[in-house]
Amino acid sequence: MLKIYNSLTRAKETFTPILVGKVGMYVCGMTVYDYCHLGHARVMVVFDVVKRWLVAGGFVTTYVRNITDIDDKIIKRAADNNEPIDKLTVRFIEAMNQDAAALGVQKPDIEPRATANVPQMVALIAALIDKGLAYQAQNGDVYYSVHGFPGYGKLSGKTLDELRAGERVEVDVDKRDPLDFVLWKSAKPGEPAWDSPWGKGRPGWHIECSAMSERYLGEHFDIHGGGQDLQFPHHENEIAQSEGAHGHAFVNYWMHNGFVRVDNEKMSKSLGNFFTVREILTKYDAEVVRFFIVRAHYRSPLNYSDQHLDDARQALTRLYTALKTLTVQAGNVDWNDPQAARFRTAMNDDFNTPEAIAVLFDLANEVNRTQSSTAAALLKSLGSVLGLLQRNPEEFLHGNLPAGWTVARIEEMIAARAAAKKARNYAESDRIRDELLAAGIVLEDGPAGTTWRRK
RNA sequence: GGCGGGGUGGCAGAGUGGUCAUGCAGCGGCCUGCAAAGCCGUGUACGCCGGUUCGAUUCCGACUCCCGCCUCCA
Repeated sequence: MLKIYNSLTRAKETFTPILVGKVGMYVCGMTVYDYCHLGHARVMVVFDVVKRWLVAGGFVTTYVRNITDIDDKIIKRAADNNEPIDKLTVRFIEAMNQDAAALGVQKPDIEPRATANVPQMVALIAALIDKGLAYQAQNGDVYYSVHGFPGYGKLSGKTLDELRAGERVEVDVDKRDPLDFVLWKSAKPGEPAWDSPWGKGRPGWHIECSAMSERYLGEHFDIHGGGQDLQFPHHENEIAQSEGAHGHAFVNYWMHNGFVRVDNEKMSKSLGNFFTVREILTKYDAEVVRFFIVRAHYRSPLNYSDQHLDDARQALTRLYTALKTLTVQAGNVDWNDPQAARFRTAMNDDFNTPEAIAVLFDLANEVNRTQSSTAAALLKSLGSVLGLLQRNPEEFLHGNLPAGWTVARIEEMIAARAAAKKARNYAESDRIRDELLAAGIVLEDGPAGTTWRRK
């Protein structure tokens, strides 16, 4: 039985979908004005694992992850680059798709773009105005009126008074309440604009997700995810919009993943301490990065450093090494197997991937001890649930060769070393091994001869 | 200031009221020409102070430190 920690109630709850056997899941995706950094990668990987586990559990899951392709930052970046907005967004959507694919992230079922859903947003705003929950201000912008929604603050655990007491709430003369947030921004010269009953303009950020989730999953759906930083105000505002407009529950389970940190500080664009995915992938195998993310629980902070990535690479190497000598395929899992059952229990406990990975290591140990192909197949099958271990072990272990090295050259040297060994010229055989080691290539002598791997 | 989440062995990172997390690194052994890999073994870990309990890292309270949100951010 799957339990999910629900940010709304701050408790683990037994997961019960609205419709038997079917799950709707919406995750806030990227604003596409720059490359993905590791924080974005974490969201994608975390909810990729959630989706995989729901599917493994027999749920027919519709996973929607949106793309915000109209926004202040996009407009500004396009202007700075002197680049058309749609060219900029297409460029970064492609980059995001490449990064996601490298990390083994499966495509969401639906990836709606904000600019393709503006009529839905306009309709939702109109409904809010009808209900007296939104108003057009002097400056032409349409705002949501937070005091009209009694549940405001229930997700973030804040009250309107507490929020107003916060020192950093900006005073804006056009708003009736400083906490009111914009639903529709009236057009400024040179900016993209859509027609609406309130004049030409463009949607605010929060309304996008309310409109797109409704279009693809309905007014009431099961799981809504995103980074912890979106809990307030973004998700709070989504609740206010959707529940305000429809008068009933919006989302049953709110899931928020923890931050990626650098030097114990949140990795973010505003702090400028971020590492892009593509930057990291020049130094580390993408599966190592995925393993690094999955090895921590999704709600915990994740500290990024080269040392931790090195550690992750060593650990993943151990798993692939266990699979090296046996050729097995991932297949259906026999959940009655004790290790599989342990894995399932861990995953059902709010997606406890660190515990699930511990099972993988225990299986690797069993494979190393017994050469059991059953254990190896289970290792590979359970790995696939986490999006790991699906490559040919040799491909992973050989990795990218250092500059100037080829497989042929390495094999030549191994042959030369074997000849030296046969002649009991150990000085020479050790010299060859050291030369390879210096290049980052490790030799391992086994019963079936010498194999090699990247250090 | 308000609200929320944390402090676990050298590092990373789960978890539990009373035998094991797991991985990396270390140490000893087996194996090996020597290594590597693998296997076996190994380390007075649970921020501080009280309380509850036969027994607390795990429950309760105080303290302290860290992080996040309250403004765009995954």
